[in-house]
Amino acid sequence: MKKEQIQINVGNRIRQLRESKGISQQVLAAMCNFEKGNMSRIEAGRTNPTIYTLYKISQALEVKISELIDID
Amino acid sequence: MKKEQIQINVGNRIRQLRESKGISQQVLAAMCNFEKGNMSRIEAGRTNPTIYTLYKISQALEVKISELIDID
DNA sequence: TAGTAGGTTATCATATATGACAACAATGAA
DNA sequence: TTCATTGTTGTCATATATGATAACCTACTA
Repeated sequence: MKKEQIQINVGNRIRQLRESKGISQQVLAAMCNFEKGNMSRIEAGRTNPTIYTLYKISQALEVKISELIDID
Repeated sequence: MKKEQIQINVGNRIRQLRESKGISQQVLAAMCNFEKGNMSRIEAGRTNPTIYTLYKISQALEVKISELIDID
């Protein structure tokens, strides 16, 4: 799978989980200590996040990191 | 959990899976298209890998990405 | 001994993730 | 309309991941 596809899959999964919790990018980003613009980029799959960034997001969403990346 | 601890956990998990397959860092790195020194850094937890780097390693190890990061 | 394999570590250049900021668009409410 | 909210996008500086190279160490083997 291409790098871009990985990023898009992860971004979509984060968006799905965020929306299921009914919170905005703004709020989720703040919980992770960064700005909404950066969260938008991650959800759009326009960046290749590090494991620690995904960890922070998973903590904010109250899920395991592995739930953000259920891809083969 | 601190960033460093995440990195160490992931590194340990990669090492465990690599050794269970009986291959060297050299070989695993080559399968991922990079050098053994870089794999050593990752296994030692001295870097904060991106999701795509973990994806390449997971493919080489024939496991899902989520198996590399079974941490809360 | 010398040579090989496996692993570690330092260093370098380059690419890019991170984080902040601002401008913008779309939506909905007052 | 005006205003606030939400999300997108571009840009910037800084930090750091990536990938390559080389030196080094240990253990093993010829």
